[in-house]
Amino acid sequence: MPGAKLDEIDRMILAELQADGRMTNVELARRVGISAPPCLRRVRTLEEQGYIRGYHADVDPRELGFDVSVFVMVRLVSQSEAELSAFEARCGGWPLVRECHMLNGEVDFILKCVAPDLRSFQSFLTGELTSAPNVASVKTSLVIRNAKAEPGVPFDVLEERLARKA
Amino acid sequence: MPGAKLDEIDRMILAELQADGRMTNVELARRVGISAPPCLRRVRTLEEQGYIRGYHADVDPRELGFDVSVFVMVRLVSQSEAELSAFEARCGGWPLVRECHMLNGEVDFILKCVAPDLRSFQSFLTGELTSAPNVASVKTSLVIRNAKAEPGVPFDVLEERLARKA
DNA sequence: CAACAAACGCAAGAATATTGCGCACACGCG
DNA sequence: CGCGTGTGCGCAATATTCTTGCGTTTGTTG
Repeated sequence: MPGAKLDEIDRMILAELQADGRMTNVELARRVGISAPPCLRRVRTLEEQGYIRGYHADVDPRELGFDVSVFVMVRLVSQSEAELSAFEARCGGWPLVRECHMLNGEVDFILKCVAPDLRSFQSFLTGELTSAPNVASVKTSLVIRNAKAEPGVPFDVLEERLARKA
Repeated sequence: MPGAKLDEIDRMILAELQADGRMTNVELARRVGISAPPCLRRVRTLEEQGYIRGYHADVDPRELGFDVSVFVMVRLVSQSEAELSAFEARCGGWPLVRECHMLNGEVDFILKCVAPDLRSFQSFLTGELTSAPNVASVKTSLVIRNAKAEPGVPFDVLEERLARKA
């Protein structure tokens, strides 16, 4: 079902919308070199087929008083599927946990957390995370600053990738 | 300059646009309970004051053939500001590196990378990253799956935060 | 209590989104 | 070769939305 391939124009559309998700369809059509109606139809198709999962405003956490970002490495006692899912579900219920990735290797999960300040983060850490069932150990790293944050896909490398597949 | 405070409506606007960045201004106005023109004016103000940094389509990497996500922990030889900046700049030039965060603690940087497959990631790893100047050690962790990925701000905790501040 | 500033809603004009339709090109089969 | 057939484009028309100007309300300050 997601097997429909993308042509050059589709990839341009994705790149443009990834860069500016609120771009007008007229402007988008102009940039990719076709008229507005087929452009909009392509966008709708890309959405339906799952290439575009949604659109989001990029809200600055600092402006809202979330001055602290932390990466948290979590090890569990048991790695059974039931326990893994249980931990993921618990993460889903914690607002301060913004991302939860299951990893291979020594660490089972890495979490990306935000908090208004260190105090409230540590309160969350000791009161919720480390005291949760099945959590064996937790290691945290404060984010000092971030030099790059481009969610999404590096369209720069798509051509060579597609070429290699052919 | 970014000192203007937000009222209840502003926070609702941010929450709505964070959830759906392509929402119509008419629909947005309806949801927050005001008419369209002042709603649009508020959005513009939020954009100008930096609360909203931009809008982005959420493009699924897997659909485009980027099946591999990896977290990379990097230690440098020298942590002088010049060297830190140099490494950040280098990350900016690597398309496969999507995020680059400077951390405290043992590890200097954590990178979030994507790649079409393991082979091309390892080629990047050995050919670019570990062979870059000043890189002391690199530790990687494959992402098995991710249970949560909500970039942005947890509006759930904003009320208590603001209350505490008052 | 009057003057003022900030923010709202209404209304009108401009721009955009959305749908229907006809046409051109490419492909496959008789 | 010639003829369906499917895919995708552009044009045109309508619906919806965006955007601006303006009068009014509300809350504040002197």
